Amino acid sequence: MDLRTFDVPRYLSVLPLFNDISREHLEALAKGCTLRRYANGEDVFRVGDPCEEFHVTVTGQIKLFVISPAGREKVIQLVGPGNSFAEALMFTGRPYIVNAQALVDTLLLTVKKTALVAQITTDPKLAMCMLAGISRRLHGLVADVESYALHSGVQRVVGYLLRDQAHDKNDTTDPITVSLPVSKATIASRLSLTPEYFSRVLHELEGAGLIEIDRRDIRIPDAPRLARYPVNHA
Amino acid sequence: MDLRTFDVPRYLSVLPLFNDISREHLEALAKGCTLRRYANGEDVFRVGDPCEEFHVTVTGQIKLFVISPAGREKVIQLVGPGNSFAEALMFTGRPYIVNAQALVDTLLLTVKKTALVAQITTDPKLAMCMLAGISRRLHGLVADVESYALHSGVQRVVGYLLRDQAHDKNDTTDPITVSLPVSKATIASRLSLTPEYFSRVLHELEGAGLIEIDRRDIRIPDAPRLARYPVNHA
DNA sequence: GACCGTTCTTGAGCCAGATCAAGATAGTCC
DNA sequence: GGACTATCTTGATCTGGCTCAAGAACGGTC
Repeated sequence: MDLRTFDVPRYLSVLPLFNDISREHLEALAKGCTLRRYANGEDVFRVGDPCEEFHVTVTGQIKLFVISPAGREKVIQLVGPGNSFAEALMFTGRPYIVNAQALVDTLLLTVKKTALVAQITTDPKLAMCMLAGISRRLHGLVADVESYALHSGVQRVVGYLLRDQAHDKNDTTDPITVSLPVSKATIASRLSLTPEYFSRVLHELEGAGLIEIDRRDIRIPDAPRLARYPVNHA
Repeated sequence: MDLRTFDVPRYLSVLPLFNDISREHLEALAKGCTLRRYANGEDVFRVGDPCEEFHVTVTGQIKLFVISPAGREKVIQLVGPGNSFAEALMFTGRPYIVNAQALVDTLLLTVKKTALVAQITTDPKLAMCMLAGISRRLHGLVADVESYALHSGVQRVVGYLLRDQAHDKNDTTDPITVSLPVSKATIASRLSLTPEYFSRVLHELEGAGLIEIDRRDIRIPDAPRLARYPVNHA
């Protein structure tokens, strides 16, 4: 991807966050954006850094995480292509409260706070978009809290594997394949499990004939049956 | 409190959420507000109800919680006087994803979505206030996730008891008293502990001379020492 | 004061999931 | 191919916090 010819306004327009914003406003917003490549393992920001912008993952994967005093790491969120992060924190006016690191070579679009605020004051629709976007994020965190508190490890793993599947009752039973975007240890941390236990759970599911594991590809022959499994074992 | 003479715009103006909004806008907003008393135990809303407003606890206590398929309850948040809830959910345009219930006799100020959206479109400052408010909420949830994942039960209890204390190093060692706003079982759920274990932790802290328990009043003779305790036992 | 429902405490046992410690597997680089 | 490193798996053991079950300490209410 050539950073010089990248059409920022067009890219912004396809983001869920900005899907109802006029080309005109997006072009103004694009003037406050920068595009930058981060190498595998490179930090985007650390806890305590001042927060004057938010970010969109264009390609690659970003890991948001915290470190306990004891040095243990907890992954709060994994941010893949087309998703943004740190919008909420930007609006609090405080320094970053999580760390962000590229897990692979990653292209980030960074939007300056000043540019965004300027546009918000001239376009109420943009304000509504940002409110909706941050609210969706908050919704996701509530779901996480609920999941940690009320679901077992097995249930959280199954939930993760099926997170993109619409759970209609008339769901097709066509086999699907989920590709883990990052290492199993990272996903385990995202789910608040140890890597060892995550591995055990996956192999327990494989033993029950519910999934087939091939490196980072998980084949799910019958998603509804997998979804039912933890219920029978609650 | 007389519901007829309650000065809604004045009340709104002292909320953190609206502290920078002109009297004029608040008076317009107040037209979309209703004030209502909820009896102890009464539901404000349930999961799945359509969400067309958000709420401010004027007096009393509101419990936000979810119920697992197995019937177990998890308290997501306790909302006391001067704090709002469900703003974020309102902006997603989806039905409620948590339940809200009054834990004591409670007075709620309810703000209609249509009224708020109308004001946001005429006052960008209000949009910024709402963004900041929701972002603070999200910040709190991130702290919760961090806490559940990285802190032990004892650490979460200590953190709860000291949550209002500024943790300066030159903190006074004056004794402070924390009054639990609701039953111990409810607070235990908020901290993702069982009531039994929460009780044990409190009495362990008492045994160590760090707190004194008198019904729902917890006396803390030396807050910094209490804050240090879990570290020595990590 | 005696009764009763609620909240809280205490005891004993148990288990999901963590920890510690080896191995196994698979890239990758020479 | 062989050596290295990172990732993943597997086994054995341990424990923080949960469960189940029983009391104790409140308020209320009559």
